[in-house]
Amino acid sequence: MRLSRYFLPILREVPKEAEIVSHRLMLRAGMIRQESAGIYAWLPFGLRVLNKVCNIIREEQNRSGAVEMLMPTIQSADLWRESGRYDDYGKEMLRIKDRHEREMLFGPTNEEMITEIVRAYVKSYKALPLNLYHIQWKFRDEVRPRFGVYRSREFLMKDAYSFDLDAAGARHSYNKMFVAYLRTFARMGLKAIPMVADTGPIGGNLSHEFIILASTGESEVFCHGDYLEMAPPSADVNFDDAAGLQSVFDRWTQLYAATSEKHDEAAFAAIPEARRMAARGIEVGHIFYFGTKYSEPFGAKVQGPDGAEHTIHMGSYGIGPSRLVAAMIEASHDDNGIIWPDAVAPFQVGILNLKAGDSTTGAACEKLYAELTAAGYDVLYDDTEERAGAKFATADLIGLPWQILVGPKGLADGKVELKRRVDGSRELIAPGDILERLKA
RNA sequence: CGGAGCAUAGCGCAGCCUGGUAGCGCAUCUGCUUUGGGAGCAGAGGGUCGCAGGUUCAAAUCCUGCUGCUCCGACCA
Repeated sequence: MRLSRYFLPILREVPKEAEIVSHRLMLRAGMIRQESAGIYAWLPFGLRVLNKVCNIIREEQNRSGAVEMLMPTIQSADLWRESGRYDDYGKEMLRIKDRHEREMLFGPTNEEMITEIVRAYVKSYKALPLNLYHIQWKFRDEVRPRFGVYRSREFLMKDAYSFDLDAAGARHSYNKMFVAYLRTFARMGLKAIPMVADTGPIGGNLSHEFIILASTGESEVFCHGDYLEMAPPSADVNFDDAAGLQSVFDRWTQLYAATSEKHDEAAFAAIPEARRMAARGIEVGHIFYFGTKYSEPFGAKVQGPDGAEHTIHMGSYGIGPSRLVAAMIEASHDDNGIIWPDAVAPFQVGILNLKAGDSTTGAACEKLYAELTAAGYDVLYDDTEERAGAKFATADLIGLPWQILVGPKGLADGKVELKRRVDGSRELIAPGDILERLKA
């Protein structure tokens, strides 16, 4: 992409409403624009990140055996009356009426709908286990939306729903998601710690929140410091191995980790003092096992091998990709701007023409741009008329992981400069060697 | 839902108290000079002063109502 042809509305000054760094940087880097309180448009640059996040989530959901689908944003009130949550959910649910005065709602979550769908088609235990997920916009009419897309009213959510014949099967499904989540967050460069959590309005008796530590986090968390050194499960983990997954689960839950509402001061005090961590955290994922809470009222049953009807055991598993984007920035930035992990960087490489209008630097940039693009890289080529300083500032603000600085000084020696955003390191390199270097 | 604020150019703000031609910085456009860490000079464009009503010869400014937005707290993914 040529920057001159792109839509990247950079702000030099900080909008006054932005209080936390991720919100400030997302506005400054031209990623989002607020349209109403807690409702945001995702501009092209922000959408690129959001899509990369969604794709990682998708890959790991699929790897675990979950199957993607897509449910609508608008739901019928009748559906929610079946579970009894139409009245319970309160004012957080946006209720609307259609032209026929039918009561509808903008879905805050999809347990009811997915249960209705599975009930309609799944009649035999042989179709289980089943895990269906979708990535769809949700609306929760928060009392006080804040911090940009971190706590917005409209937000993107990956929600998965598992269906099993019995509690043991459901436990296996729960562990699959547990492992998938560990991998998902690790791939985004985040150290997410699973913590025992309240189940809230979703219900159930087994639940973990995945929390990343950040000073701007909304919840107070307590955990063992060893969590920060634990390596995530590898890509070849066998999701069909129930015992193997259980051991991963056990290993990741044996150390103390809890949010403030589940905090046990005595258990925390038992941790060696040097390893005791009391910090603030951002919830980026939440998983629940809630048994038959929805399948029972919906009459979602299958016939088991014994010929009898069994009420399906369910769990639900949520990740907020839009919040994750903010969380990643909270976790990875410096005074100059965002530092994207390579896996989610909206562009992997930036090419900066340091002397706009110079035919030599221009030609060198064009050549590099063509080569890298042909090699499959997402490249942002700053071909604008800005001066070098402004281009450096922009590239750092928007966090391009690799920046190729092409200027007359280097080209005189047949070299360009390759800069790494994360540590500012730079090396002189011949343009022809760039591709090899990036692969390394 | 309690408390506190804000609303004037794309962004950040001044002007309001004490009513009388709508201003500054950045951004944008044009030209020239510049060109390796957010350049300089000169010129230009851009405004229903959130909305409605009231007071007044005259309202961004005073009064009333409304709307939108932000922050703190409680709540919540």
